[in-house]
This record gives sequence, C-alpha cells and structure tokens, in this order.
Amino acid sequence: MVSQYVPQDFEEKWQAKWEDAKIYWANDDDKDRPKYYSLVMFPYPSGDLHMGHMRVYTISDVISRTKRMNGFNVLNPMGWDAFGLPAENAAMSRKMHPEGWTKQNIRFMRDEQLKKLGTSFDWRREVTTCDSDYYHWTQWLFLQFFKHKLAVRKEAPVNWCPTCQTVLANEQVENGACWRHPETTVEQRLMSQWFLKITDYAEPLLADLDKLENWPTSVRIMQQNWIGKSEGALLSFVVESKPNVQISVFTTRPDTVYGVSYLVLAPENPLVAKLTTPECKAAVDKYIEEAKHKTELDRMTGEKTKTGVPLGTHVVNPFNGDIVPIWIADYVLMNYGTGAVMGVPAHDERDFAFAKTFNLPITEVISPDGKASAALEEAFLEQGTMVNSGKFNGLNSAEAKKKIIEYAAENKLGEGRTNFRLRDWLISRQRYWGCPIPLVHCEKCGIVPVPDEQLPVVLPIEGVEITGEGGSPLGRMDSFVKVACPTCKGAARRETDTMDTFIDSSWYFLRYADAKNPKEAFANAKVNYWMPVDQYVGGIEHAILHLLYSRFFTKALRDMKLVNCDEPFTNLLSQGMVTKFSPQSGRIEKMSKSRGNVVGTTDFFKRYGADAARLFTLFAAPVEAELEWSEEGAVGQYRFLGRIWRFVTDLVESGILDPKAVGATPSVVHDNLDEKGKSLHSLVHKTIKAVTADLSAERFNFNTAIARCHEMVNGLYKYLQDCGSENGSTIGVEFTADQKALFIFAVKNLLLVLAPMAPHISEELWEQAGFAAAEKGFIHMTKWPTFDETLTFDNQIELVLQVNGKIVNKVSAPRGLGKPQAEELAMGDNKIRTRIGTQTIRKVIVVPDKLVNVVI
RNA sequence: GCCGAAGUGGUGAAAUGGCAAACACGCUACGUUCAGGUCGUAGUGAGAGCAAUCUCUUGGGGGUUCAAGUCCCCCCUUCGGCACCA
Repeated sequence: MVSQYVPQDFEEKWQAKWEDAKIYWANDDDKDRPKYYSLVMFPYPSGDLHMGHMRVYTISDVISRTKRMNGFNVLNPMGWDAFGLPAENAAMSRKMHPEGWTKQNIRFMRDEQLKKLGTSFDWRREVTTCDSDYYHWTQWLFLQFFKHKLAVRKEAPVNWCPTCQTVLANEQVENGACWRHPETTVEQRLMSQWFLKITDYAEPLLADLDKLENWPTSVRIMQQNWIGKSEGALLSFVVESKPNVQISVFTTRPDTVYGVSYLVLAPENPLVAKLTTPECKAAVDKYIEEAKHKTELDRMTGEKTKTGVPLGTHVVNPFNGDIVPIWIADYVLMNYGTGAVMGVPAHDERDFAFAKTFNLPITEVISPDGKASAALEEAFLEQGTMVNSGKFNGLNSAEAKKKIIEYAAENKLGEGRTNFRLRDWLISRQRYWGCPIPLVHCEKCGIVPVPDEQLPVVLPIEGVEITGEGGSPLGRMDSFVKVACPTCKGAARRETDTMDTFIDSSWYFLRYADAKNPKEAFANAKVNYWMPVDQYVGGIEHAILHLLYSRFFTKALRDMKLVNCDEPFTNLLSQGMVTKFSPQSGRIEKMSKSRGNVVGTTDFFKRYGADAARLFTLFAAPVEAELEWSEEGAVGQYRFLGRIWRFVTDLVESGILDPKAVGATPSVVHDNLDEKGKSLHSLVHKTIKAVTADLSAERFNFNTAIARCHEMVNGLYKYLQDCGSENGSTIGVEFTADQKALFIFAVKNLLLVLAPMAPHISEELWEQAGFAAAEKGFIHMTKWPTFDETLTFDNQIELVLQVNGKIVNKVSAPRGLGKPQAEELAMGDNKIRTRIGTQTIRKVIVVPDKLVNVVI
C-alpha cells in the first residue's frame, strides 16, 4: 500500500504538540547558549492575512528555526500593532466597537493563520499595543520624553488630512497626499500640537547609518536623504531703509555671495508685512492669497515655473555693498532654513530661472577657467575659480567657502551652519483609537504630567461616539476630559488627542524582552540581555517611518539609561513583495484585497498544506526580489513533498526505517559502497554543506537551499532505480546492509536540513522513521547536521580544455592534478592538438581541477 | 531633475572573473492505468545538419583580461525612493 501525502492529517497535530511541549519558549537567563533575537515586523490586525503576507513570516520563521537547531537561545516573539484608524472606520461601517473588532481579528489571525503556517513564536510574550498593560508603558515612556524635553508642544504649520480628520506626521505625507488616502490632498494648518524632538538626534541618526553594514543599501540611502544634512552658512543682510532689521538667509554656497542679485522671502514669512512698501502692498497681498491655495496644486502638477512679486524694499549685501531688491516667491519654503534665501542666478538653477523670468541681473562669480564669461547660458553649479568677488578673486571656490564663512564670523555678518531636512515628529492625532497622551491642562499649573502611580490613563471603552467628524471623540466625553489637576487638585482638563500609532511600534521590540512585567516597561537586565535585535525582517515600506522612529527611540532611551545599545536592529532583511495577476487591471500587481488578486491562507492550507506554501514562497524568487504567486509553482512544491513522503514511508514499510534499525545507528562506511552508492553518500554531504551555507545569515539563499534538497531527492530516486526498482518504490527490492545504512543516513540528514523550511513533514517523518525515538525528541530541537568536507569533493573531475578561452574538449581527470600534469594532459588531447595546428603556443593557463586554457 | 535596484530560455530563476541556463513550472514521448489524474523514466535555449558535429546566445555599444552574465565607461528600458530643502 502506497501511503499518500496528506498534510492535513498531521500539520495541526504537530502545531499543538510543539505548543504543549513549549519548545519555542525563549530563556531569559540562559548561560550555556548564545542569544539570538529574531524579529519580524508585527502586523496591524486588519482581519485576514493572505498568502502574500505569509512571505515575511515564513522567512523569519526559517531563520529562527535554523538558529535554534544551531544551538542558539532564540527569541522569536509576535504581537499586534493594534491601534489605528481602520478600527475606527470599521467601527462606523459595521457598528462594532474598535476593541471588539480588533480582538476578533487578532484571534483569527493568530489561531487560524499564523499558527497554521507552522510558525515557531514564543506566544507567552505576545504584545497587543491597544491593551492597557502595554500602553501603560507607552504613556510612561512618553512622560520620560516629556521630562527630558524631547516631547514638546509647539505651534507650527502641520499637515491636516480632511478625510482622516486628523493631523499627520511629515513622513505620512506622500506626494502632497495622505498616506492612507492618495486621493486626498493634505492641507497646511497652523496648529499647536505635540512633537517629539527627533531633530535633536539628526546627527547621530545620520552618522550611525554607517554602523548598519548589514542593512540594505537602499534603506540606508533613503534614511540619509530623509535626514538631509546640508552644510553651509547663515548670512545676514541689513534692510536699507530700516538699518535695525536684518534678514538672515541659509545657504550652502556662501562662496557665491558676491553674485547675489536679490533676496527672496517665503510668502508666509512674518517679515513680509513689515517690509512691504505701500505701493507694493496690493500686489503682495494678492500673491500671498494665491500662494496659499496654489502650493499643493503646484506640487501635484510638477510645474516649476517661477512666480513672485517685489516688496519694494532693498537690502545691502555686506560683502560688496550692492543694494538688491527683496522679493517673495513660493519657491522658498517657510519651514526650511530661515524662510529666506539669497538669489544667485549665475550659480543656482532656480535662481537662474527666476532672474530670467523677472529680468534680474546675473553676475558670474565662479568660473571654470578663472575668466569671466560674457553671458551665461545656464547656471554654473560646479566648483571653480572665484571672479568678481573682491579680495576672494582667484581662490578655488571650495577654499573660498571656508574663507568667506571665517570672514563673516569675524565681522559678525554670519556664521557656519548645518541644516537638516528632517522635521520634528508630530505625534498628536485627533482620533479615538490610539494611546491617550498622559497630560493634564490646568489653568493654574499649566501642562502637568499624569503621575506614574496614576498611569495608565485608560482609553474609555464605554460611551464613546465615533462619528468621523472633526475633533477628537475623547474631547466630547466629559467623564474623560474633566479631571482634578495632579498638582493643585483644582478643576483641569485632560489632553484629548491620542498618540500616533508609530509611537506604539517604536518600542514593542523592547517590551518583548519582558512582555508581562506589570511594574515597569521592561527590566534592565532582560532588555539588555536580548537587545539588540540580531535579525529583523520586514517590508521596505517601513524604510523611513518605522525604522527611523525606532532608531530614534533607541538612542533617546539609551541617553536616559533605559537601554544600553545604540542601534536596535543589527541586521535588516527586506523581503520583496508578492504579486499576482489582477483580473481587474489585467496586470501583475501587488497582492491585495482591493485589487482582487489575493490567495487565501485557509483555502491553500486545506488543499496543499502549510509546508507546500512555505516552500513555494521560499523557492520561487530570491528573498529580496519580487515574487509572483503561481498556483502551478506551489503545486510543484507539493509534489516534491509527496516524493519525499513516498520515499520515506516506503522505507518504513519495507522495514528499513524503524526505530530499532535507526536506533542501532549503523554508520555508513564509504569504502564499502559501490560507485553509485559512494556518489549518493557524497551527495548527502554536499547537500548538508550547501544548505548550511545557503541558510546562513551571510546569504539567506532560501531558493537555492530548496533546489539543493530537490537535487538530493532526485539523487535518491536515481539510486533506487540503480538498485533495481522499476517504479520508484523501495518495496520489494533487496538491499545490502550497507545500502540500508546509506538510506538511513540520507533520510535522516534530508529531514534535518529540510526541517526549518518544511517543519511539519520533517517532524512527522522524523517520528515515523523512528528518529524521534532514537534521538529522543522533536526534530526542531535536534542539532543541525555536520558534513565531512573530504566527501564533498569528487575524486574524478571533469577538466575543461580551452584554446584562446573557447571550449574545445572536456576530459575526465583525477582531482588534485598538478599544473604540469594538467598541461601535459591538454597537450596530449587530439582535439586540442588539431586546434593548435602549427601555431606557436604563447601561454598556458591552468586552473587546478577546473580548466586548461592554451593561448596561441 | 537627483539617488537607488534590476534587465539571462516559453515562464519563475541558477551561476567565489573559469563548462551559461542548476532547480522548478510548462511542454513532448514512453511506462503504469479500462480511462483520466497521480506516479516513474527520458527529452526540452536558438539555428544548421540524416548524423557525428558545428555556429550563435545573458537589454544595446565600447573597454580591461588568457578568460566577462559577473569588472570599468557610455546608452536604452523597467521598477522604487526623493523632489523648488537654498
């Protein structure tokens, strides 16, 4: 009777057994094994994961399982990023409370999806960010930031999404639109909001990117650009008609200061009102009004024609005494630098376009050859020699930059300055389903932090009205708002905004180290034992947002002495996205519900099992590349598992694999085997070697690891045929004792190297074949196999013979042939001799055990 | 515009500067089967040839090298990020 591979018969059985045996529990004080913190980005509990989502969990699980088998004390936790807007939206459309909806989704995703994929999480450490035992400590950490003046309230122009009815962080605005609503243009509003001072850490966040050698280059560069460091100077220009008013500009090119032909202020700059002459007022007011409405539209269309109006006043260039006009123009941004720039048309593309439009003078001050040209065709942006620049003439512009900064500082005209593009992190949200900001507004005492012993400030569950209309729902609840001031006990109001959910996810990896601690966010000893994370796996969409915020949190908490690492994630792996043909668009697109191209997990697991899903996901593309889901491809892996299943169960039925035979552990004697047996024995050692290397952190070549397993299984069937089997079954075939020992050895090692990738079938066959009894335990707790290096090389190799780099012949040769012998072999070869003919041999290249190249 | 990644059979892909196409999907044939499926085996880059065999082939063009898919330069295409940041 041929046994059929039916994964549904045993996958859930093993999931339950692993859980009962607690084999994936990490040990907080293991002194014998090195620690390994394996982390996967925790999901938002949106309700239903599809096969596209499963890729990341599969990858992270394989890494965790491999490390566990290699003797590491592995921490592999999971949790839920459970606060956020979709829960409120679902609440409105389904008339369900956000909490109920979220908890229901978590239950399904954990029990029906992640567990059924065969993941090896330590569920004791599960964290849910919307639970008060978690957000208690989010609030406590916020107060630490507040006490260290890293959480501040300030009035600033902020991004407002009319659809979300809340403000957004800079990082949550994409192409001028809300990250959740690409069709909704974000509005600018001047509001007083809470910010975390991430800009205080701009320099270390940038500098320490160099330490993250094992992060994808693209992520590092994206962060570098986002932080956007510019070095230059702040220069002051005195207003001609008002000598007590100075306009300060930031420039990266102080070396071009002799070429200034005008100054431009941002339309929102408060100086505009003061400096506009009565004659110009009407035009300026009109321009400002237009600019208010134009900015976003302008950005959407990408049009970059220059507009502006003069204010009627002038400034004196302190370097050369030139008197130049002041303009306003919307190409100058209020929230970068000083909201004012000096216009140097000869050496800046934008200034050049502006000067051309308004017919302003273009003065060349840097020249490629040291000679001033008659008229410039376009702005000259490179370094060169100073001209028209008084006493700096003749200097190299890079040199002049330093000299001019020095000169400005000595004469109180300015100073060197570094500017960052990074803005402070706006964290207030006028929404309900988030972590309450633990502060109280008291008329007498001002802003008062909620004392530690009164934490958490509980998010009210009962009596909330979620309407989706303006203002925080919490603000409409008197029972929440009205509170006694912690300091003076007088009547006071609670802060009603909640925190950006990215705060919740900026420290969850720290909480995992001590997930259930009721007394503190995490015990020092535990967090410092586990941190930093050794391997983080997640999507590239978090390249800036989550990864930058988490780095900031780690550095701030380090300075508060709460953790002692500089960087949270030592190694980062960004898996590629999963795509599939979308019948809606007729194109191959990212798998998602809205595109109608999802493959459900439950459905797939029922038909082919979790192991086949895992193998296909790992096999179909390299880990960082895009992966197109294909049913046929997945079925291919299902067939491969069936081949293993039949091979092993037949051996069990033939009595070759049973606990007794396996327990006696007859070791394979290489020299006793026939040629084909030797070659199979070698194949086993080669496979262990190759898979070990492919699964290592240096490679993560899961696709080729599986290909090596395929090759080994093909080799097993081939050998079976050589032994006289006609239909690929071992049943009814006579084997020698040495052959039986070889099969036992081969199957055992195949199951071991396959275990991290296909955990269920490996565990099931491990038991059926008797290895579980012999080795006393689960395959996932068994030590990773070793190999004999000498058996991974063939004794007889194929030597490639070339003439002028072209292959002429391939001959069999013993391994380890010396260079003279190899050369002699080549020269004795008929084809080579014919090819050379009478021509003179100029050179012979010998690559030992590979090739001989004769150059003529 | 600037920055980054990639381009290899019918398809997904593999290849420390040293045999291009491993492995898988698909397809073809044979065996198994009443039949279909499953399963097992063999074949499958393109072109020429009865055949042995020969020629060509890693987006395009140059270069370095005994030897280039791989290294260098230029160009094209696709995808991703940033985008009036002074």
